[in-house]
Amino acid sequence: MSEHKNSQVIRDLIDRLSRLNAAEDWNGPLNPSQFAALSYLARANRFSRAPSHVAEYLVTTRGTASQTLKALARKGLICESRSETDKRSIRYDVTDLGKDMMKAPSGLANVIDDLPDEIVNGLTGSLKTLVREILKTRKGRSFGLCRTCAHHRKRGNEAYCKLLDVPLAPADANEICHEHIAA
Amino acid sequence: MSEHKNSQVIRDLIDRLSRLNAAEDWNGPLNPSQFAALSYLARANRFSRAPSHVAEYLVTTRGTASQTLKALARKGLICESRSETDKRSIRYDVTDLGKDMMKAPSGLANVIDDLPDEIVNGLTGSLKTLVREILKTRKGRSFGLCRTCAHHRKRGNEAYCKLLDVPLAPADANEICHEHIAA
DNA sequence: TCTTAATAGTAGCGAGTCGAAACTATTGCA
DNA sequence: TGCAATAGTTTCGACTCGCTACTATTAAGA
Repeated sequence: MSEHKNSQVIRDLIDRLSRLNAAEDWNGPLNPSQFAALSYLARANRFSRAPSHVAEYLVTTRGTASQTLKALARKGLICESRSETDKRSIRYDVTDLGKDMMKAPSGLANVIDDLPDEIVNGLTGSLKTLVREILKTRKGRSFGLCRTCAHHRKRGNEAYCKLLDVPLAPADANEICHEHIAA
Repeated sequence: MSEHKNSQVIRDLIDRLSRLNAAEDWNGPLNPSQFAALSYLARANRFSRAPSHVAEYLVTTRGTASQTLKALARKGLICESRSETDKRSIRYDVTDLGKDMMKAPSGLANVIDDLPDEIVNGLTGSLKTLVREILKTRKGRSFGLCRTCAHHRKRGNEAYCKLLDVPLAPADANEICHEHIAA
């Protein structure tokens, strides 16, 4: 019998796994936070690519996120585009160079790909549950895919968002939205 | 159907989970790395508490680990004790104050404790597999419990380590060892 | 034995993250 | 019109990070 609680073991495994994963990033041109921010921007729809959204997704402050995004822009991986309706807002778009950066191989991904589907599905489900429950206690946003959102509507062939009251391009619906509410 | 690979989803969930977990640490007197180092020292046996062991466990360099340990020592959470047989070596012991620090509640631990045993066991197994496989490709040490090691022997009531050729106290056997090899 | 290589730990560098607080510029509301 | 809320930035100090260079000690080989 182990004298350590299961929760302590799992907490430790997650930390160890993310450190092993992060150690790979350090070898490249991006540090782990920059990589995570770029990865988010590459998967977020046009309503969800502002510094404040990145900050909430990465569980950090707007100040820190701002610096990380400036660093990515300096490296030419993202470019800012200002809004016309709200002059305070900024939206960052991933450049072609930035998209290439996402194709880098990952040791963790390779290991996961070799796992049986059954294990992968179970793991995905468990991790999603953990994230969902923690977000619930923190009152954090879920950042799910647009098309799985309660505000997502079909109007004939066209999809639109009931919350923002705008038509959605097919690409939008398959991306992360900061306004996402589980259907 | 999702256009994102499972491996990408899991990688993202692990990163998000560790960020949510780390965000809690920042509110306390210790940052995530310091907490991780202290947690390791509190669970490692007397053969495994040197700076170089902490460095390998945390997947970082000796230089970085050295600084983190100095910070913990400055705060009175660990204290160094030099070896007599090898004057180069240092072993850090966790003080009572440091042990108290480990009792802090954790949001992630609370969520895990509420999960059904079945899910928890599956998750633990999957995460262990991922860590093991990644360590295999990196040729990293497993840092398992002493008593589950191939070098662990029973001699009557007494346990001893075949590799280091020393008798083991009951406490040693239930702690993490850097020399651990799966039995 | 003497020399050389390996090992253990540290110090300093530059880049960057981290939270926190102070700040500017807009926008929304009453 | 005024005032609060919002979006983003800047600066600060503490710290992590890889890296390189360094000291001290121990081990191995000629």
